[in-house]
Amino acid sequence: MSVQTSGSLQYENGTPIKVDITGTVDKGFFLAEGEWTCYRRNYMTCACSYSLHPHYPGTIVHFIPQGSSQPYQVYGLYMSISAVVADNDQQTIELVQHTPKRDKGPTSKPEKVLLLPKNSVPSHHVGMYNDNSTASGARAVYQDGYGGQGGGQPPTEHTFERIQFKQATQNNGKRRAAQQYYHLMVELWADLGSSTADKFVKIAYRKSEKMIVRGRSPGHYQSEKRRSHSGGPGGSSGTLGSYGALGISDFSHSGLLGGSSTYNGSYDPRGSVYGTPRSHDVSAENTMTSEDDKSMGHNKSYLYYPGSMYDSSQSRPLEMFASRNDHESPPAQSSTDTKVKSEYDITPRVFQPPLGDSRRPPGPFEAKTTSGGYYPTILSSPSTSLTL
DNA sequence: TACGACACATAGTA
DNA sequence: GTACTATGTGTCGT
Repeated sequence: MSVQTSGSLQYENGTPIKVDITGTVDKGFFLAEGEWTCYRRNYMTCACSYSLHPHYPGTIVHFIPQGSSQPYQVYGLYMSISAVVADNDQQTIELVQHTPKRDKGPTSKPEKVLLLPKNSVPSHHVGMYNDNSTASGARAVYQDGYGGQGGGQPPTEHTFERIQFKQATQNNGKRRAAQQYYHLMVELWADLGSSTADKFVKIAYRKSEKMIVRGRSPGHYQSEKRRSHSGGPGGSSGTLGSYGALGISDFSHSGLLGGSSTYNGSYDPRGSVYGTPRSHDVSAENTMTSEDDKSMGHNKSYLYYPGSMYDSSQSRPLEMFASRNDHESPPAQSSTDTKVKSEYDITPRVFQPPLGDSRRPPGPFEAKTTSGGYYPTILSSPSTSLTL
């Protein structure tokens, strides 16, 4: 799915702006029977960013609502995530964000986070813990485009961590009843200041592929999968990601993204995974390893995606959100699924190549794609990520 | 059946 | 090795 807009953006001089939204779900999802699935109780992380084309830093941006000709100055662009029922966009599903304390700590809803366009300045990902902080925190003025604030420039990407769906999709596991699906949405909001009743107006969003949110423990579904095989050891990596099936990743392209189709095999990787609980040993996992991780610098590593930079390397994110290109072709998977998946369970956390600015090609995805060889890499990594 | 709360297990880190 | 933290998951009650 591509980016949907509810109006248009343009520079002061009238130059129209095309917005690209990128979202990547780094963990929590896996392909089960060909469908993107996650557990309501497990955490997922979603990294999002956007880019403007053309990008003229320092130029005032105006937003013109659909069906109107009245331009409003944009003081800042914010991003947030939400979820909706697949066949009913009006029905939203609440997302909750936990602190590391989980039940003991407060929960909140993912809030809007001020971001600069990816093609503006490089930045790092931020976000980790703050559960809300970022959100309204500093509202910087963006008038000029962005930025403005001296030292503390807003980041160009934000990762929402420890996100869970408030409720599961209906009819999970009931093979006969119609399975309900959700879509994750990455939204881009414009801060129009006081010129409108609502200071924030949603100007664009990108939806992920449809997904199933299971409400019960993995063990409950294990039995269902018959097809599966034994469980191989999959190894999920504990914290990181669990289920990410690598396989998925590949699929992902096709799968989530747009490609639908083709996917054949899939099952829950978990089968394996669960079989053997997290063992990291599994494969080599590693590729990413240490270095990468560390390099990441952030404490919690998850957010950093060095890979991208280096592109090839790392993994491919799962692109749940569609993008237009599918980069690579779907990897083949087929029979091997099983194994593959297992291996893949571990996918890298990397995912989104950082789209850093530099590489910010037109489309968000290409970059990542670069990795021609990601496949291998993927294997190693621990979690999966889906890109939007 | 799904959800919330509690509790335990495991991996990673200090 | 030990303690602590973060997270996945099992279980129970509703």
